[in-house]
Formats: sequence, structure tokens, C-alpha cells
Amino acid sequence: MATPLSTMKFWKPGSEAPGLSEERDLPSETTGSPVVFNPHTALSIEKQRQKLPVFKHRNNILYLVESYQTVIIYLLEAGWAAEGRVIGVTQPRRVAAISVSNRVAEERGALLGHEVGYTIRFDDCSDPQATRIKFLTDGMLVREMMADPLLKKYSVLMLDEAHERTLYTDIAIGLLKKIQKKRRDLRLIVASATLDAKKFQEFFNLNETSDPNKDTCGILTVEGRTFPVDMFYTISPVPDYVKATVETVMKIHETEDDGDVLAFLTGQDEVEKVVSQLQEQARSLSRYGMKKYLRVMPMYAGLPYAEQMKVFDRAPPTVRKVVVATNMAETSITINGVVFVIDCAFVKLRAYNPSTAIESLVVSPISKASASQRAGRAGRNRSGKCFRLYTEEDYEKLPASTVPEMQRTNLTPVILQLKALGIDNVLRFSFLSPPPAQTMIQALELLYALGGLDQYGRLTDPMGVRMAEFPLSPMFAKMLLESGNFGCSKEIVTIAAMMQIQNIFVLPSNQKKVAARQHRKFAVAEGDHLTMLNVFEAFLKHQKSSQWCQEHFLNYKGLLRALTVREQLRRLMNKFKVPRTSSEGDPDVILRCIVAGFFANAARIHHSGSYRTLRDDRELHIHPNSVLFGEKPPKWVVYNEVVQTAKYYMRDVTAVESSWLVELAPHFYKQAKHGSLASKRSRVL
DNA sequence: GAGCACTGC
Repeated sequence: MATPLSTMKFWKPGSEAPGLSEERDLPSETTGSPVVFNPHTALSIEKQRQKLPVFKHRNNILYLVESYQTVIIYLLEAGWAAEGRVIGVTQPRRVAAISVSNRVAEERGALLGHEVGYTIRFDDCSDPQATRIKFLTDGMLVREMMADPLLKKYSVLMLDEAHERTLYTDIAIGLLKKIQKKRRDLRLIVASATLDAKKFQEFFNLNETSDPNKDTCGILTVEGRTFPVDMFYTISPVPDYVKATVETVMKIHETEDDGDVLAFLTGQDEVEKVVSQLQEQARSLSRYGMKKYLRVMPMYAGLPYAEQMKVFDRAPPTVRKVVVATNMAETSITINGVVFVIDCAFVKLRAYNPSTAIESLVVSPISKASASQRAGRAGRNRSGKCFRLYTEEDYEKLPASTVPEMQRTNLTPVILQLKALGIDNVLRFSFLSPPPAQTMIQALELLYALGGLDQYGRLTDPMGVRMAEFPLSPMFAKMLLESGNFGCSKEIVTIAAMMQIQNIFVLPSNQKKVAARQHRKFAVAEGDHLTMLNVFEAFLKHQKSSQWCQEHFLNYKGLLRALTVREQLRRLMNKFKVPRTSSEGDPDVILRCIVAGFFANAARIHHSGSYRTLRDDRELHIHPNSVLFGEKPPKWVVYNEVVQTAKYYMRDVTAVESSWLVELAPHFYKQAKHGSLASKRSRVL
């Protein structure tokens, strides 16, 4: 049977008007409106040209940037790393810190870990005596400030990828401004790939006169070395970008020369849908003797590691690779050979509601900066093309940049860390983009309820000080610090470590039922926390065998990571002299300890079958990934977090007794006369 | 009955 054909029109850039260019017929199974692209002048990745300020060593830097892609080498040779001083370079992601340090070590002919090194959590490849250029994650830099508040060992700090405005880049920026006032010798280089340069300059410039010669901050614009990318827009808005993505891939495959395709979508569901539709079309194409084959692959963070790695395999010349990805492919990974990009204009972003303390994942339009980043993925090896599944008018309406993470996240851990760094008045902290005041107040209230802050909002000693040292959210830290008293620190440290790992249970798309059956073997009626403890203990019992993990559909790499996290947490527990105790098989001791940390996240069953928060009577549901999903619902539960997707879902849920809540958090809950619980609003002065 | 974008300490 022949594939039904629908006519798709598109125009090459530079053609005079829509309609003048040639039409081609393309196989397509969809019958809806075709995707049509508008001609558009070929434009390189949008970049901004700015006047170069007087910069003495400009030519020198430009030369070095051209040859080595880094200014740091220049600084080293100018003496910034002399007399034991260190040049630090931060990256938002661990892999970037490692790969960039490798590259720089190679170019300097140095052995990694000596003159050039890196430091990330669980992996310190640097030498305090020898390392002069140190790459680290921005989160690690903030941690280092806890031991060395003025970062005295650094002469120069470069914050790379600052335009991404990740949470820790922003925290580092705010803290560095404060440090710079006390350390006039500290030099800062902020590397940004977008139009934010001006904002950074205004933030860091200490010049209060109108004389630009007194500026303490200058901008240097350096052109990137990417290839031009032609832009195509649709003529009219696309009603269904999933369908349009499929059509556009097929059109590219039919009409364009060699080159792989990268398509951006918002989530796992959409990715899998497009992959299966494309595979179906590819099969019918091969029956019709197309010269080239399509190899379609999904890419998202939740995919098992082995399947993720497949997108990096080089395809033979007779095969065109199509990678259908989430936003992961925008910054975190780079796939070589991509010449065509398809951009749906949407992304799933975290949002935080300070009045309900609930995080949600919302499909939102991308920013122009993000659109540019996506398009750039087509021009890494040679000139490419970017097909935007939206009109040029809609592009113009997109916001210039994405809302910084600082403004759309729960700030409880951040506020605690700032307090620990001596920032007394966090509300007046110099944020590059201040978060909502209510988010900060909400964080202060929770920290007070946990005992990390006193009634005046001051860090408590030892509780608050210790909580801040844990690389975990404060509720976890509280639970860990109390576990010795409850008599279950051995079990709690494992539970806390396991809860930091995503996707412990692997569900391969072709064996979901078998996998789920294996997973049920670990499930216990109390809930997810004890189930995770079971999984980890079974893993140890089977000598950490990867074979055993595979048979039980468990994430082996994740479990190894839990082992490392557990080790780090144990060291901190020892440091704070938390007694090493075991519950010896008594589950209640462990559950009570969980309540000591997570009492604020409590819910009771409602006659409708769903749950209601104790805090504000909000409707909640058990997440489908919880072992309690589909079971007889316990009357009272505590949970690690709530995420809002289609509904408000509690993730990592455990059954508790209501009496424990009153007993362990009397400051937070009071027993009402009729036997139900109500929350007291705790306030920080 | 139904689902998780992506990082980091």
C-alpha cells in the first residue's frame, strides 16, 4: 500500500516571495495543515556587537582567544597565578568542568591534576600546592566560601556560561560582589553568550560617578567561531508541533543533502511519540527503496544510560541520524554531525508558588536566547539550517531571556546557605535578579520550624550551622542530624542517599510489565522510604552486582552513586558526632525520624480518596511512581516533595501516625479538640 | 486511577 501523500510547501531562504519556489511532494501520513516555512535572510546566530572599551591587552586576548579559546592562559602568563595564587574557572555542570580542564591541560602540555586541575563533588583532581588553574562547578565554589569566605586563594575567578543564570551561578555572583568590596585585588571575568553583558556590567560596576574612565567593569565582545545557520519560519502558526516535527523530519530527509537532524520537544511523552511515528514512516520508506535510511533515536535524562549513549554513535554514510530530544540537548550534551535543527519553541520549566510551597513543571514558550542556542546546535561542524515551527512574528514576541532559576525555585536551601555565609539580612542581599520576597519569607519560616534559625532569623548553633553543611535540602539534613537520637542513623543515612538518586527503578519501554513485577519485590506497605532502604540493602547483599541490577531492572550507576552519597553523608555525621545506631528491623523508629525532618509535608486522607495537606488543606495525590500508588491508602502520610503536572502529586510517600506529628512537631501542629490536626503558622520576626 | 524538563552541593 502506498503511503498517503500530502503536499508540503516550503521556500528556500533568499527566494523572492512565498510561492515562487518549487514545490515538492513528500510522503506523510498526516492529513492536517502542512508545515510551511517562510523565506528569511540567512542569518548567523544572533549576536550583539558592542563597542569595545579601551582595553590595553585587547589584541593579545583576541589572539589567544582565537588560538586557544581561553583567556585564562593569558592571565597565567601575566602573573596572576604567581606566588601560589589560583585562577578559578566555574562551570554550571560537572562534565563541563572536567572536559574544559582536560582541554586546557592538554594545550599547556600539563598533566591534569597538577598545574591544571578540577574540583567537583566526589571528584577532586587538583593539588592544593601545585594547581594554578582550577576548574570547578559553581556550586562547589559556593561551598568553598563556607571554609574560605573571602576566597583568598584565588587571584582571578572566571564564571563561565553565566548567561545560563543557574541557581548557583547567581548565588556566586551575588557573593562575589560582596567579596570584591573587601578584596580589591580579586579580578572577575564573567563569560556570557548572550545580551546580558550590560546587566552584568551594571551589577558589578562600582563607579558612582558619570565618568566612564572610573568604571570598575568593562565589556569585551568576542565573536564565536560557529558556522552560519539559515533560519526558516512557518508561514502560519503550527497547531500541533508534535505532528509538525514528524513532517519536517520527513521533508528534510526527502529534500536535503547529508546531515543529521536534531529535534527539540518538551518531554519524554512527546519524544517517544515522535520517535515511534518516525520509525513507522522510515519503515515504509525503506520498502520503497529510499537510498538513505533513517535512524531515529530518543534522548532525555530519564532514558537508561546505555540507550542515551547510542545517540553518540556515528552513523554510516548511508544513514541519516535523527535525534529527538528534550532540552537536555540544548546545553548539557553536544551531538556531532547535526546540520538540521527543528525547534518547537517550547520547553518544560520549573515554577515555584511561594504561597503554597509547591513546585510545578510548566510547558512554557522558550526565550530568544534559548531559540538561538537551539539553532546554534546546527552550526557546530558546518553551516546548517534551523526549522522553527513558529512564525517570525511569534518569534518576535518571545521573551529575550529565560527567567533566572533564582526566581522560580524553592529557596529554603539557598537561604540557609546564605545565613551560614554570614548574610544576616537575606532580604537585602544583592541578588542579580531578586527572587520574590514571599519565597524568601516562606523559606525563613520553614527553617525556623526546623530549628535551623531562631526567632530572630539568626542561624542556630549547632543545629543551623550543621544543617547548612549538608549537601541536601534542610529537611533531609534535619532528619539525618536527629537520626542518632531516634536510634536509626544507619538506616536513615541510606534512605537519604537513595532519595537523592532519580530513576532507581528502570522501565525499558519494551519490558515494562516484567520490570514492574521485579520492582514489586522490593515494595513494602509503609511506603517509598523503606522500599528504597530494601533496594539498597539487597544491592549490598548481592555484592553490588551489575548483573543483579540488570535482572531486577535497577539503575546500577544510580546505586553506585547512592553508595558515594552515603559515604559523604556518613563522614558529615561522624564529624558532628551523630551516634551510629540501628533500628534493628523496627520500622516505626525510622518512620518517626522521617517525620522529624518532614513534618511540614504531611497530608491526611480525604473521603474523596485523594489527600489534603495539613498546612493549607490543598488536594494532593499519590504519584504513580510511588509504591503506595494503587494500594490501600494510609490515613496519614508525609512526603518529600510535591510536583504539579496534571495534578498535585506527592513524591516519595510514607505512612505515619498522626500522634507522631503532634509529638515531634508540637511547634508546628496542635491537636484540635475534635481530634483532627491543624497547623500553627510559625513566624519569624 | 496515570506519569519526571534539566542541573548542582
